[in-house]
Amino acid sequence: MKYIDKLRNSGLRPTKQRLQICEVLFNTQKTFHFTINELEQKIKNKVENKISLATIYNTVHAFEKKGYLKQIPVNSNQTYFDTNITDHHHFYNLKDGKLIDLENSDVGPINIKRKIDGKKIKSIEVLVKLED
Amino acid sequence: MKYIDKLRNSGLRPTKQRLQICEVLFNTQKTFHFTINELEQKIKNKVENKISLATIYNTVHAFEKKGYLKQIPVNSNQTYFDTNITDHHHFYNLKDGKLIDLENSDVGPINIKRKIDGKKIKSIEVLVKLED
DNA sequence: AATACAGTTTATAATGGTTCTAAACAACTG
DNA sequence: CAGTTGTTTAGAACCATTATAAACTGTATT
Repeated sequence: MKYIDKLRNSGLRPTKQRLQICEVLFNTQKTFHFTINELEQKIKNKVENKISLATIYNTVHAFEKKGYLKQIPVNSNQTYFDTNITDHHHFYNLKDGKLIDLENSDVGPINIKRKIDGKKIKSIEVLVKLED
Repeated sequence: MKYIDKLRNSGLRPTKQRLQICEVLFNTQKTFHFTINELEQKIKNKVENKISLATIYNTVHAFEKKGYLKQIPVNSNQTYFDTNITDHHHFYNLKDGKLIDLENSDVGPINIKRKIDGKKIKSIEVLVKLED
Protein backbone atom coordinates (compact mmCIF):
# COMPACT_ATOMS: atom_id res chain seq x y z
CA MET A 1 0.00 0.00 0.00
CA LYS A 2 1.36 3.31 1.19
CA TYR A 3 5.06 2.62 1.08
CA ILE A 4 5.29 -0.22 -1.40
CA ASP A 5 5.74 2.03 -4.40
CA LYS A 6 8.15 4.28 -2.58
CA LEU A 7 10.38 1.31 -1.92
CA ARG A 8 9.96 -0.31 -5.33
CA ASN A 9 10.67 2.94 -7.09
CA SER A 10 13.98 3.24 -5.33
CA GLY A 11 14.98 -0.32 -6.07
CA LEU A 12 14.30 -1.67 -2.60
CA ARG A 13 12.11 -4.71 -2.24
CA PRO A 14 9.08 -3.96 -0.10
CA THR A 15 9.67 -6.54 2.56
CA LYS A 16 7.53 -6.89 5.63
CA GLN A 17 10.29 -5.46 7.84
CA ARG A 18 10.95 -2.47 5.65
CA LEU A 19 7.28 -1.62 5.43
CA GLN A 20 6.95 -1.84 9.18
CA ILE A 21 9.97 0.38 9.66
CA CYS A 22 8.46 2.83 7.16
CA GLU A 23 5.35 2.98 9.34
CA VAL A 24 7.40 3.81 12.39
CA LEU A 25 9.57 6.36 10.62
CA PHE A 26 7.27 8.08 8.19
CA ASN A 27 3.68 7.55 9.24
CA THR A 28 3.68 10.45 11.69
CA GLN A 29 2.56 14.04 11.78
CA LYS A 30 5.87 15.37 12.87
CA THR A 31 9.33 14.43 11.77
CA PHE A 32 11.73 13.35 14.49
CA HIS A 33 15.33 12.61 15.40
CA PHE A 34 16.53 9.24 16.57
CA THR A 35 19.47 7.01 17.32
CA ILE A 36 19.43 3.37 16.28
CA ASN A 37 18.85 2.48 19.89
CA GLU A 38 15.81 4.69 20.17
CA LEU A 39 14.46 3.39 16.89
CA GLU A 40 14.90 -0.17 18.11
CA GLN A 41 12.74 0.64 21.13
CA LYS A 42 10.08 2.34 19.02
CA ILE A 43 9.93 -0.68 16.76
CA LYS A 44 9.64 -3.02 19.72
CA ASN A 45 6.63 -1.06 20.91
CA LYS A 46 4.82 -0.64 17.62
CA VAL A 47 5.60 -3.85 15.76
CA GLU A 48 4.31 -7.31 16.70
CA ASN A 49 7.08 -9.44 15.28
CA LYS A 50 10.71 -8.98 16.17
CA ILE A 51 12.95 -7.16 13.74
CA SER A 52 16.60 -7.97 14.17
CA LEU A 53 19.01 -5.21 15.06
CA ALA A 54 21.04 -5.97 11.94
CA THR A 55 17.97 -5.35 9.82
CA ILE A 56 17.35 -2.05 11.54
CA TYR A 57 20.89 -0.96 10.74
CA ASN A 58 20.61 -2.23 7.17
CA THR A 59 17.31 -0.50 6.60
CA VAL A 60 18.31 2.80 8.10
CA HIS A 61 21.42 2.85 5.94
CA ALA A 62 19.46 1.89 2.85
CA PHE A 63 16.93 4.64 3.53
CA GLU A 64 19.69 7.14 4.16
CA LYS A 65 21.38 6.24 0.88
CA LYS A 66 18.08 6.75 -0.92
CA GLY A 67 17.62 10.11 0.75
CA TYR A 68 14.70 9.19 3.01
CA LEU A 69 16.74 9.89 6.11
CA LYS A 70 19.55 12.24 6.99
CA GLN A 71 22.42 11.78 9.36
CA ILE A 72 23.05 14.70 11.68
CA PRO A 73 26.64 15.58 12.56
CA VAL A 74 26.86 15.58 16.35
CA ASN A 75 29.62 14.63 18.73
CA SER A 76 28.19 11.60 20.35
CA ASN A 77 29.03 7.96 20.59
CA GLN A 78 25.81 7.25 18.75
CA THR A 79 24.74 8.29 15.28
CA TYR A 80 21.75 10.59 15.04
CA PHE A 81 19.27 10.45 12.19
CA ASP A 82 16.48 12.75 11.11
CA THR A 83 13.28 11.93 9.25
CA ASN A 84 13.13 15.59 8.23
CA ILE A 85 15.13 15.56 5.04
CA THR A 86 14.60 19.21 4.13
CA ASP A 87 17.55 21.55 4.50
CA HIS A 88 17.55 22.74 8.07
CA HIS A 89 19.71 23.05 11.13
CA HIS A 90 19.73 21.95 14.76
CA PHE A 91 20.04 22.87 18.34
CA TYR A 92 21.81 20.21 20.33
CA ASN A 93 21.03 20.10 24.02
CA LEU A 94 24.25 18.94 25.64
CA LYS A 95 22.46 18.07 28.87
CA ASP A 96 20.17 15.37 27.52
CA GLY A 97 21.52 14.77 24.03
CA LYS A 98 18.27 15.86 22.39
CA LEU A 99 18.05 17.70 19.09
CA ILE A 100 15.65 20.49 18.16
CA ASP A 101 14.98 21.59 14.60
CA LEU A 102 15.91 25.10 13.57
CA GLU A 103 13.97 26.46 10.64
CA ASN A 104 16.04 28.06 7.94
CA SER A 105 14.26 31.28 8.77
CA ASP A 106 15.66 31.01 12.30
CA VAL A 107 19.19 31.00 11.01
CA GLY A 108 19.14 33.03 7.85
CA PRO A 109 20.89 32.15 4.64
CA ILE A 110 24.42 30.84 4.88
CA ASN A 111 26.71 31.90 2.14
CA ILE A 112 29.96 30.00 1.83
CA LYS A 113 32.29 32.35 0.00
CA ARG A 114 35.25 30.05 -0.29
CA LYS A 115 35.55 27.29 -2.86
CA ILE A 116 37.63 24.13 -2.92
CA ASP A 117 38.92 23.11 -6.34
CA GLY A 118 37.19 20.11 -7.83
CA LYS A 119 34.77 19.77 -4.96
CA LYS A 120 31.07 20.39 -4.74
CA ILE A 121 29.21 21.35 -1.63
CA LYS A 122 26.98 18.48 -0.65
CA SER A 123 25.43 19.99 2.43
CA ILE A 124 25.74 22.85 4.87
CA GLU A 125 24.81 22.03 8.42
CA VAL A 126 24.71 24.28 11.43
CA LEU A 127 24.81 22.82 14.91
CA VAL A 128 24.04 25.11 17.81
CA LYS A 129 25.10 23.59 21.11
CA LEU A 130 23.02 24.50 24.13
CA GLU A 131 24.02 24.54 27.77
CA ASP A 132 22.31 25.72 30.95
CA MET B 1 59.45 26.14 30.50
CA LYS B 2 56.98 27.01 27.78
CA TYR B 3 53.97 24.99 28.84
CA ILE B 4 54.58 24.47 32.52
CA ASP B 5 52.74 27.58 33.58
CA LYS B 6 49.93 27.00 31.16
CA LEU B 7 49.31 23.64 32.76
CA ARG B 8 49.82 24.76 36.35
CA ASN B 9 47.52 27.71 35.85
CA SER B 10 44.74 25.43 34.79
CA GLY B 11 45.25 23.05 37.67
CA LEU B 12 46.96 20.33 35.68
CA ARG B 13 50.28 18.98 36.89
CA PRO B 14 52.96 19.53 34.31
CA THR B 15 53.96 15.92 33.85
CA LYS B 16 56.49 14.79 31.31
CA GLN B 17 53.81 13.24 29.14
CA ARG B 18 51.58 16.30 29.17
CA LEU B 19 54.47 18.58 28.29
CA GLN B 20 55.45 16.32 25.42
CA ILE B 21 51.88 16.24 24.15
CA CYS B 22 51.82 20.04 24.42
CA GLU B 23 54.85 20.18 22.17
CA VAL B 24 53.16 18.02 19.57
CA LEU B 25 49.87 19.88 19.74
CA PHE B 26 50.80 23.49 20.27
CA ASN B 27 54.41 24.04 19.23
CA THR B 28 53.56 24.51 15.58
CA GLN B 29 53.08 27.38 13.16
CA LYS B 30 49.71 26.20 11.98
CA THR B 31 46.86 24.73 13.94
CA PHE B 32 45.60 21.36 12.81
CA HIS B 33 42.86 18.78 13.07
CA PHE B 34 43.38 15.28 14.37
CA THR B 35 41.81 12.07 15.56
CA ILE B 36 43.24 10.24 18.56
CA ASN B 37 44.70 7.72 16.18
CA GLU B 38 46.52 10.36 14.18
CA LEU B 39 47.77 12.02 17.34
CA GLU B 40 49.06 8.70 18.59
CA GLN B 41 51.13 8.35 15.41
CA LYS B 42 52.44 11.90 15.64
CA ILE B 43 53.50 11.29 19.22
CA LYS B 44 55.23 8.05 18.26
CA ASN B 45 57.26 9.97 15.69
CA LYS B 46 58.17 12.98 17.76
CA VAL B 47 58.56 11.59 21.27
CA GLU B 48 61.30 9.23 22.43
CA ASN B 49 59.53 7.45 25.21
CA LYS B 50 56.24 5.68 24.78
CA ILE B 51 53.08 7.40 25.93
CA SER B 52 50.23 5.04 26.60
CA LEU B 53 47.04 5.36 24.62
CA ALA B 54 45.07 5.84 27.83
CA THR B 55 47.23 8.84 28.67
CA ILE B 56 46.64 10.31 25.24
CA TYR B 57 42.89 10.01 25.74
CA ASN B 58 43.14 11.42 29.26
CA THR B 59 45.25 14.33 28.17
CA VAL B 60 43.18 15.25 25.16
CA HIS B 61 40.06 15.24 27.27
CA ALA B 62 41.73 17.28 29.99
CA PHE B 63 42.91 19.81 27.43
CA GLU B 64 39.49 19.96 25.84
CA LYS B 65 37.86 20.59 29.19
CA LYS B 66 40.31 23.42 29.81
CA GLY B 67 39.55 24.89 26.41
CA TYR B 68 42.90 24.18 24.77
CA LEU B 69 41.28 21.91 22.21
CA LYS B 70 37.93 21.78 20.51
CA GLN B 71 35.93 18.82 19.37
CA ILE B 72 34.50 19.12 15.88
CA PRO B 73 31.06 17.65 15.19
CA VAL B 74 31.46 15.28 12.26
CA ASN B 75 29.76 12.02 11.39
CA SER B 76 32.58 9.60 11.71
CA ASN B 77 33.42 6.63 13.87
CA GLN B 78 36.31 8.66 15.24
CA THR B 79 36.26 11.90 17.19
CA TYR B 80 37.92 14.89 15.54
CA PHE B 81 39.75 17.56 17.48
CA ASP B 82 41.09 20.95 16.51
CA THR B 83 44.00 22.88 18.00
CA ASN B 84 42.43 26.02 16.57
CA ILE B 85 40.15 27.08 19.39
CA THR B 86 38.96 30.32 17.81
CA ASP B 87 35.39 30.41 16.55
CA HIS B 88 35.45 29.07 13.03
CA HIS B 89 33.86 26.51 10.76
CA HIS B 90 34.86 23.58 8.61
CA PHE B 91 34.77 21.92 5.29
CA TYR B 92 34.62 18.16 5.60
CA ASN B 93 35.92 16.20 2.65
CA LEU B 94 33.80 13.07 2.57
CA LYS B 95 36.27 11.29 0.30
CA ASP B 96 39.25 11.26 2.64
CA GLY B 97 37.75 12.40 5.93
CA LYS B 98 39.94 15.50 6.07
CA LEU B 99 38.85 18.81 7.52
CA ILE B 100 39.66 22.28 6.20
CA ASP B 101 39.23 25.45 8.23
CA LEU B 102 36.77 28.04 7.06
CA GLU B 103 37.48 31.56 8.24
CA ASN B 104 34.54 33.38 9.69
CA SER B 105 34.89 35.82 6.82
CA ASP B 106 34.30 32.91 4.43
CA VAL B 107 30.94 32.18 6.01
CA GLY B 108 29.64 35.48 7.24
CA PRO B 109 27.98 36.07 10.55
CA ILE B 110 25.43 33.54 11.71
CA ASN B 111 22.52 34.93 13.55
CA ILE B 112 20.38 32.46 15.44
CA LYS B 113 17.03 34.16 15.81
CA ARG B 114 15.32 31.53 17.88
CA LYS B 115 15.84 31.08 21.60
CA ILE B 116 15.30 28.12 23.88
CA ASP B 117 14.08 28.95 27.37
CA GLY B 118 16.67 28.56 30.08
CA LYS B 119 19.41 27.60 27.67
CA LYS B 120 22.48 29.46 26.55
CA ILE B 121 24.19 29.02 23.23
CA LYS B 122 27.55 27.43 23.86
CA SER B 123 28.75 27.25 20.29
CA ILE B 124 27.63 27.58 16.71
CA GLU B 125 29.34 25.29 14.28
CA VAL B 126 28.92 25.04 10.55
CA LEU B 127 29.99 21.90 8.73
CA VAL B 128 30.16 22.04 4.95
CA LYS B 129 30.36 18.57 3.46
CA LEU B 130 32.30 18.27 0.22
CA GLU B 131 31.97 15.67 -2.50
CA ASP B 132 33.50 15.29 -5.96
C1' DA C 1 1.59 -22.53 -9.70
C1' DA C 2 6.39 -24.25 -9.57
C1' DT C 3 11.29 -22.77 -10.22
C1' DA C 4 15.25 -20.20 -9.97
C1' DC C 5 17.73 -16.28 -8.72
C1' DA C 6 18.94 -12.25 -6.50
C1' DG C 7 18.00 -9.53 -2.68
C1' DT C 8 16.95 -9.68 2.52
C1' DT C 9 16.79 -11.06 7.11
C1' DT C 10 18.79 -13.03 10.98
C1' DA C 11 21.60 -14.56 15.05
C1' DT C 12 25.89 -14.30 16.15
C1' DA C 13 30.66 -13.14 15.91
C1' DA C 14 34.01 -9.74 15.00
C1' DT C 15 35.71 -5.03 14.96
C1' DG C 16 37.40 -0.96 16.75
C1' DG C 17 37.16 3.40 19.14
C1' DT C 18 36.72 4.71 23.72
C1' DT C 19 36.41 4.18 28.74
C1' DC C 20 37.36 1.68 33.03
C1' DT C 21 40.33 -0.50 36.50
C1' DA C 22 43.51 -0.70 39.90
C1' DA C 23 48.30 -0.89 40.66
C1' DA C 24 52.69 1.56 40.05
C1' DC C 25 54.48 5.97 39.80
C1' DA C 26 55.44 11.06 40.05
C1' DA C 27 54.45 15.83 41.49
C1' DC C 28 53.38 18.70 45.18
C1' DT C 29 52.95 20.21 50.28
C1' DG C 30 54.62 20.78 54.72
C1' DC D 1 61.87 13.39 53.43
C1' DA D 2 57.15 11.55 54.10
C1' DG D 3 52.55 11.73 53.09
C1' DT D 4 49.04 12.81 49.99
C1' DT D 5 46.93 13.34 45.84
C1' DG D 6 47.03 13.38 40.99
C1' DT D 7 48.77 10.83 36.90
C1' DT D 8 50.27 7.09 34.03
C1' DT D 9 49.87 2.58 32.46
C1' DA D 10 48.65 -2.09 30.46
C1' DG D 11 45.14 -4.50 29.91
C1' DA D 12 40.31 -5.56 30.34
C1' DA D 13 35.75 -4.11 29.53
C1' DC D 14 32.30 -1.70 26.97
C1' DC D 15 29.28 -0.86 23.34
C1' DA D 16 27.90 0.98 18.82
C1' DT D 17 28.45 -0.68 14.51
C1' DT D 18 29.72 -3.91 10.78
C1' DA D 19 30.68 -8.49 8.90
C1' DT D 20 29.37 -13.38 8.20
C1' DA D 21 27.06 -16.90 6.17
C1' DA D 22 22.96 -19.59 6.43
C1' DA D 23 17.96 -19.43 6.03
C1' DC D 24 14.40 -17.06 3.89
C1' DT D 25 11.47 -14.13 0.67
C1' DG D 26 10.15 -11.30 -3.33
C1' DT D 27 10.06 -11.37 -8.14
C1' DA D 28 10.52 -12.74 -12.81
C1' DT D 29 10.23 -16.75 -15.78
C1' DT D 30 8.44 -20.56 -17.41
